[in-house]
Amino acid sequence: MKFDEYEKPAVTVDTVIFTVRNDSLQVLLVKRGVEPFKGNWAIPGGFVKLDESLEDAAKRELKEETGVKDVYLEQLYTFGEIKRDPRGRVITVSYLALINSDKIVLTPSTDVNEAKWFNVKHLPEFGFDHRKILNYALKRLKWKFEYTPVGFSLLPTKFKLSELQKLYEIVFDREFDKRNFSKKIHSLNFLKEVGIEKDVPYRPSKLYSLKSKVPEIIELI
Amino acid sequence: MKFDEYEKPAVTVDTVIFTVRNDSLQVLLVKRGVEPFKGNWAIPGGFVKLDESLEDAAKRELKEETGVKDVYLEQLYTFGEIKRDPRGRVITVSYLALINSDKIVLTPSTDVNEAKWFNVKHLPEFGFDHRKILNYALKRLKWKFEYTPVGFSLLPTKFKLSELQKLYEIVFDREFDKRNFSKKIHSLNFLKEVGIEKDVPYRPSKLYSLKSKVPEIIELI
DNA sequence: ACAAAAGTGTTGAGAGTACACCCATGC
DNA sequence: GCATGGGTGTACTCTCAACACTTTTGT
Repeated sequence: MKFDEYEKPAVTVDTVIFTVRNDSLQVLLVKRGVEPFKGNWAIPGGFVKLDESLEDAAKRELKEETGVKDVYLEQLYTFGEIKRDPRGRVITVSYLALINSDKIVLTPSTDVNEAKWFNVKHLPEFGFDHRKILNYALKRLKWKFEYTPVGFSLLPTKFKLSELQKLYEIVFDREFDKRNFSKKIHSLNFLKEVGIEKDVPYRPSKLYSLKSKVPEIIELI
Repeated sequence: MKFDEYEKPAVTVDTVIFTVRNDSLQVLLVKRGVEPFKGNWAIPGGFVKLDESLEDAAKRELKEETGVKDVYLEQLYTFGEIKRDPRGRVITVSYLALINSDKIVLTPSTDVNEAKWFNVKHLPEFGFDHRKILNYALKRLKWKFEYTPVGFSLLPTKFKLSELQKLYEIVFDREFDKRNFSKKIHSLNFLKEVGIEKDVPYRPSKLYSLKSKVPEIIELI
């Protein structure tokens, strides 16, 4: 087959954007302004331009939706069933993003471009195969939290152990024993003490930050 | 952006096909008959047709190259850098396939379509980013062997424990202790005895096959 | 003194690893 | 009886899970 004569599918990048706010794991969805599935909530995404890589496309979307750059971003899976989009043949490369809620500057919603954070425990109905994509993203998220230090990208640079533990409890939706958690984290030896909490009506906590050299795969939980 | 006006990248599916033969882990490569990289060895693949899913495209290629269907097949990663293919913008969805060497019927090589098995320890030079794809596939392969029962797809339905162990030793390129290996496999409790070896000049081995219900994720090594 | 959260140690169970000898068969 | 691979148990170490009390601070 000649390269230029080949009839091509459309390619989109959809990014499942997670954050942790208000003691819950949340995901950013946008309201569709056009058919199909007009009015339904969907995972934000768009077509890949010819002059940008897949990752750049994901970053561009992310910047447009949340005003945030320099976030954790990783490719998930590529969905390519024939009839997944009623408009025609569309292949979607999905991405996972983690953004620290302190840094979010959501651009104000307009009628055609409404974006909203949803608690992953209370998700709306989706069009396309977005439910499948989201489930996949959730599975990967948990895996990443369990085996790698990605979780730290959702915390400020200086944090307390109890904040880290809380984060893990939210993501895994269960409680951990404070002593065991502390032991585990310290044994991994990638935190450094960087100060102490001030002006709190209880015993001040030590503050930690991540050492610069941390292995990518480690067993965390 | 209107759906039909959008200028689209080309999409290919490349499949890294592994087997174990002659006590080594091998991968199937094809010799490129056209520029660019004419004469170089490459991972087999081709353009995705509009009326086939990504997985179907991978299966079609696999059938064409090896004459085998019903193999283990899984998506790996999608490579989408702008300049990865000198012909133009090409996005490649990579797949991993495992095929039992007993079932291979390689179609005879012609001058334009030469295919050959390479020991993964002695790979040739590649064009494109195929080295990167292969490294990714190797990493995933090991992960899969460690945490899931995929390995069994490379064995006949009835096999000896020592054959299973040998397979693992080849994939991980190290030896395992026979007693510990046996203990581990039996403790997982997904093998059933299905007979006994005949006519061998040594103590006959028990033959096993996989139980029908086996969890997808289990720690094997 | 009280409220709030921080910090810390021990014990038992289970899994992984290291290691060596006897067994069943065909020739 | 010999050559070949098959089959099996024990002891040590390490990690994980369960569990409760004292400390430090601000008010």
